Amino acid sequence: MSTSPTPLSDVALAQMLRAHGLRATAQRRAIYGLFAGTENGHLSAEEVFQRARAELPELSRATVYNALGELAEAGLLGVVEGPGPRQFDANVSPHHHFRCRRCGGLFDISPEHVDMALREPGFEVERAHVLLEGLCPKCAGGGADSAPPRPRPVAG
Amino acid sequence: MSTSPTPLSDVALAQMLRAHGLRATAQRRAIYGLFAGTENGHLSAEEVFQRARAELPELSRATVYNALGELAEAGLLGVVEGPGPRQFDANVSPHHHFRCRRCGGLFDISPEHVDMALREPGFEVERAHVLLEGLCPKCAGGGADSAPPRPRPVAG
DNA sequence: CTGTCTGCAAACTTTTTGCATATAG
DNA sequence: CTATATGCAAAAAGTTTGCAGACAG
Repeated sequence: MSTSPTPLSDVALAQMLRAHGLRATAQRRAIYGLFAGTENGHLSAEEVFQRARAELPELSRATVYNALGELAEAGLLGVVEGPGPRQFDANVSPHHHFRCRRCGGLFDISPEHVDMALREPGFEVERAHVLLEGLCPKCAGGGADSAPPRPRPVAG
Repeated sequence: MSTSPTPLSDVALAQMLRAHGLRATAQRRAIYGLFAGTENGHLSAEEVFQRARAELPELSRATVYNALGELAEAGLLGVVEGPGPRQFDANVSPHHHFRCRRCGGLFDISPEHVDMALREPGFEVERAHVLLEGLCPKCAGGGADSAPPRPRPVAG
């Protein structure tokens, strides 16, 4: 539950990376290692940069952004979008988040506990943002989008 | 893209604004009028700026950002956070969104249709992001006084 | 009148990009 | 050895801020 330092060896990290089609560079190992050590933790790019630089003083922000983007694309990290900087999440399993508007804290909410969070006196849920991502009927390829719910396209 | 399918009179706009504690300036009327004209539409600050400037060439971005923030805070506009620029939404009633990763389109999904969107062959939902906002147990201040505003990365 | 709002421009934060060099495989 | 990744620095996006003057109420 809490931050259980999951010591993942450099070799193991390298294997993870390669298994997902990424070269196992020192930078990527260090960056991904940060998340392996905070299994439920959320880190912004800047936080990753600061922490990883302790190990790799040469590390640049560009590399951090590149690496995080690649790790996310490879499915090794999740991304939490919202107000403020993007947060990267070691927890890749499907789950939700609760952000406290007062302290700014970001909490993991397991799907089974969403209802609980919505009811539990401890958490005062004021708003719920649900964003689905995928392909719309037009882009999904077919033209066979018989009766889409009632969505209205906007961007281009 | 049509102009203003649902033209709301300047007077009506002014009333809306004042009813929500905002001064009815020409800028705010123009900005909010854009949304009244695209009832289900989503506009970014930049889009608002571009369109509103057609009416008010003097309009500045700062004013647009200020006005949008105030309108959102007043409950006249919703905010959709996600990848890319913040989107403002004239639809204030509780609903969800679907973003197409290919065309970038943002679709409204009414709560009753979420399940449908998740199943409908037209929409290929790949990921669902749920972000709850409110007060965490510590900040909800059940008993002891508030903790200092200290960002808490994680909790479970 | 008075306090709020606006415009301007600059600062700020977060993220991306171009290119020469370094390094994994 | 070759394609990919890195570092650097600068730029691009997106948003916020300070202040003098304008305007709503």
